[in-house]
Amino acid sequence: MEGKTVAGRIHDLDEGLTSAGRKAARGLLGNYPMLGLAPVAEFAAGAGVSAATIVRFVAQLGFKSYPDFQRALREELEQRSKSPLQRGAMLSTEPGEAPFLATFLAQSAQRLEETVALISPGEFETVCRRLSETKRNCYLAGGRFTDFLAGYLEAHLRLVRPGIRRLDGRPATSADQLIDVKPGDLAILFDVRRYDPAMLDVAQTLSQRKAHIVLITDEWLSPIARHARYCLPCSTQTGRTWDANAAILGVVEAIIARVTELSWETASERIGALEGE
Amino acid sequence: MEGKTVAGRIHDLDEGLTSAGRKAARGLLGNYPMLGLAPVAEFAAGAGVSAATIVRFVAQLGFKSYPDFQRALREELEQRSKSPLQRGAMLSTEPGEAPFLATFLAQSAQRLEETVALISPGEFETVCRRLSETKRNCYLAGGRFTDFLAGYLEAHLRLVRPGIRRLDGRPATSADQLIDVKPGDLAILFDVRRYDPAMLDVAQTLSQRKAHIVLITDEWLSPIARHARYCLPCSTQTGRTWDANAAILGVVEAIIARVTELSWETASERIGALEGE
DNA sequence: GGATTTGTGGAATTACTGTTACAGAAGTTA
DNA sequence: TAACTTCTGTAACAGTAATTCCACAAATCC
Repeated sequence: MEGKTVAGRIHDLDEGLTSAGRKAARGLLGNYPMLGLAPVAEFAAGAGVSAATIVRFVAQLGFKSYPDFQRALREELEQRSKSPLQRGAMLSTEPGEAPFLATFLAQSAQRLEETVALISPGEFETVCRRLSETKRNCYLAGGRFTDFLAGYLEAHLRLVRPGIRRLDGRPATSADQLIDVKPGDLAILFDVRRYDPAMLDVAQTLSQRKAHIVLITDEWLSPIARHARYCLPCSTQTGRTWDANAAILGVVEAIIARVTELSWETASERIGALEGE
Repeated sequence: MEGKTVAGRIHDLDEGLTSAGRKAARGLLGNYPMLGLAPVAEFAAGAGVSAATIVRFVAQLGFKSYPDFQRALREELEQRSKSPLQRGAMLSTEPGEAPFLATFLAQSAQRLEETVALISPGEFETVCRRLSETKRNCYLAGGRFTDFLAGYLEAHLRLVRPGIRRLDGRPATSADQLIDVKPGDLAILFDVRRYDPAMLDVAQTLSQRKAHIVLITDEWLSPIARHARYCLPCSTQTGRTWDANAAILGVVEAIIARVTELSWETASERIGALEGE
């Protein structure tokens, strides 16, 4: 009873908590453990519940009073300051069972790390540099489940630079969207397993028009790879019904971050102007 | 005056302190900042002086009351706990040829792992169970940068179960989309920082209609949390221009995977039928 | 060495915080 | 839908902590 951290106790209760109790728990875990060191009223306000609920919450945690609970937090903090453990260490769950979410997210994290090995740093950097040159237009397209990624990337790139075009919808084959493509233009295509034939058509057309294709795909590589100048493969395999695209989003966000950095001069103005609205 | 840390202020005073004042200072710096978070009496005992001296000491430091002093300590602590991420973000930008992608993806992976601590396993399971009950309708909506997450979730849930409705676009306030909402219906809302006022309106309307709101948000919790029955906070902070949503997608994919599992009986048929086409 | 100023701790006071009781709302079950 | 149970917030209450006051001690200055 005494050896457990407060965060550990919260995880133990888990289902035993009521709706408002969870809000309290979330608030505390959200900025741990500072909120718990504040007076009850402040804790309550920060968690969006009443003071009474906070008191009941700490009682459920097994403390006989709120000051008692705070003492535990302080001692815990003292403990930690002696060894350079991080915030995460205090919050980590016990290895007792294998909760679905924890397992799944751990696998997601692993895929992220595998992806590091799959992508050449130089190639990534080159793609980002190309993206921050605003002379050329840049076209984006995705397939059935990856179209959202194209949309996400588009939304951000639009804020950073001009000349972004999105190829929309199913009849992507329709060549009228590609009619303005000039040699040397950039095209970012997303294609993952159950590779989309329509996407391959688009790639072929782009290739004919001498566009430079950036392919973002899974570890088995879409057939588009043959036409791609740059290729960024991501780890997606899950062994379940659906493959997972979180690692791809990670790479997309890395691209956004890097391109924003590289073209900060112009980007900062655009962002200011567009966000201000 | 406001920007300085408490430790810094002590150092500034230094000579100006009286004999007993020094004891207080030494005590506090001895196990900083925990002793300052304790009640005055405890601080006094720990430093070997009287309570009155402690009060005078914090007054000399420039605080107008002891609680005020404690607030400063808490904020300082909060500041410090957030800095490692930001420091990491800053470091990676410095050396020209540093492995930007590797650093960024490692941070993404870390956010994924932090998210595990933020979400209660029981709550996650409950949400998934509710989603696999097909009696109720389920509504989805997202804000500016999170709408694509709603779309991604929608696309998969549609394959798994009927009764999925997406609230689209900007004028989401338009109540006609919500007119059919019945008490007990489920609504999954995405809202991250730069919280969307329109989304809050939607949440309020849904709340009035007794819908059960599942909120997927960042670690600072959208104001919608007040109306939400279930809340799944994700780690998104990057210290850069844009926050990162890969962890949110990770959670979304976990939901998809779990719901698919739970309702495999009916889901497998639907997937077969719809995918075959 | 006595008078004066300054620092300190103990006790009274005050303000505020944590606690509890109660009433209303929400959820659950028949 | 209605009765019952559980939960939650409001508000009054009680307890404790912070603050102030005062007497005493220490150091400093005539």
